[in-house]
Amino acid sequence: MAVGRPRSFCKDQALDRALEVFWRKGFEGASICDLTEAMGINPPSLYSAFGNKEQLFRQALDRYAEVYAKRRREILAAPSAREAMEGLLRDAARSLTDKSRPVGCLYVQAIAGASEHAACIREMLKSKREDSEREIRDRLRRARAEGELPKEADPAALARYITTVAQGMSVQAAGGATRKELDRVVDLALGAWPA
Amino acid sequence: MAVGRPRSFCKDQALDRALEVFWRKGFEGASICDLTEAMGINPPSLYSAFGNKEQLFRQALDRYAEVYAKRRREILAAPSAREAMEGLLRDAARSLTDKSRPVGCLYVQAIAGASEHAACIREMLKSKREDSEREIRDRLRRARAEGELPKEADPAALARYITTVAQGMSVQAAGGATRKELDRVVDLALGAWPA
DNA sequence: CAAATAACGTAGTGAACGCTACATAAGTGC
DNA sequence: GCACTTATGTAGCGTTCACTACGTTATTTG
Repeated sequence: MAVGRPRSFCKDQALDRALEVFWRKGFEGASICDLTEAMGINPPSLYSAFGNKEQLFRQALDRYAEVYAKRRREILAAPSAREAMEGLLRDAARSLTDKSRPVGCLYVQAIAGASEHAACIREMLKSKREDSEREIRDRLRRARAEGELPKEADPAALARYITTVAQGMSVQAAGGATRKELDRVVDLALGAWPA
Repeated sequence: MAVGRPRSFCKDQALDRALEVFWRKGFEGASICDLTEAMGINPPSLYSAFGNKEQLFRQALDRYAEVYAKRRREILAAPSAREAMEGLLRDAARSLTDKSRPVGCLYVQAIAGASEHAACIREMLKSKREDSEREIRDRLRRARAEGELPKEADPAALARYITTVAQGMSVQAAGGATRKELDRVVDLALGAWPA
């Protein structure tokens, strides 16, 4: 065991609590006081375990991304791209309105005040949104190569379209849209599908 | 003329400057110092002319909404609903990426940290987004009544879909998407149209 | 020219922010 | 047991926040 006084809280659990606060209030909207209270620790413990507020956010974001990316990959593994895209949007309609968690997508909601002072936070979020769009694009490229999509289909544009709809759904969810309403949006969004 | 020392700045122009700051930085991200600097006045002048930060934001938002609603109504007056919807999204692709103004839509971008402390700001923005969605819905209801849209079309869902795409486009624009890229999204989004 | 009125610039206010110094407590290694 | 290491709680650091008290200046009214 490591030398010195042992940590009296579970780091993973504390990070989950911090994630929830950032998700609900955004980066700048979440104060250290909000965070320490939710995490059940005092400021020095937070700083010694996670560095500072920005580094804590980055770790919480990575944790969120890990969970989110895992589910995305499972859905993208569907036999057809059409099913994969519908799966992504249906899952978004469900998870964005899940009452047991903050509404909306962290990637969109956390863009808090986002003054120049938080520019690197915006960059982190943008990078995560791009990761997601890239994976969708790759799946669509494969579908075109396999003949599911016509040769003239544009995987990059289609991926951007799906991503755009999902991001819009996050704004809608934050504004109070229900899962049923978002599912109707998904119906219409998929009506545009080339196949 | 009113008695007393006359105001040494143009209130409308100062409000425009404040709007630009809020648009770029969000409500909480815009400090009074940022605002007074951009407006070319000192804090006491701001408070005496506009009340406080929240009231200033409300007035700036109303000004933005006025301009935005006027253009929306012009576009919705197009002969067909199909043309109106395409017009809305094409105009969004253009204005969201207009380099002479902050990127994105104020209704989406200004949702600053949005802690409970700024709840009424969120409500203001949500209300404006709903105004827009309602007008689109009304136009689509008319189109259905006039026979342009089939009887089984759902104007409320279609309006929500168009709004969702536009809001997603705002997130995309804030992340650096170009007008051309957004126009490709519009192409795909309109492929879903019932007619 | 007063008196009244209202905006002005200076220079702050108290509160909340992110963050940390410091003494103490709780473990390990010898 | 004793030195060493690391986490903890208290208490407070300097900075920035939204906002304002106050004396001054510019204008209208009579």
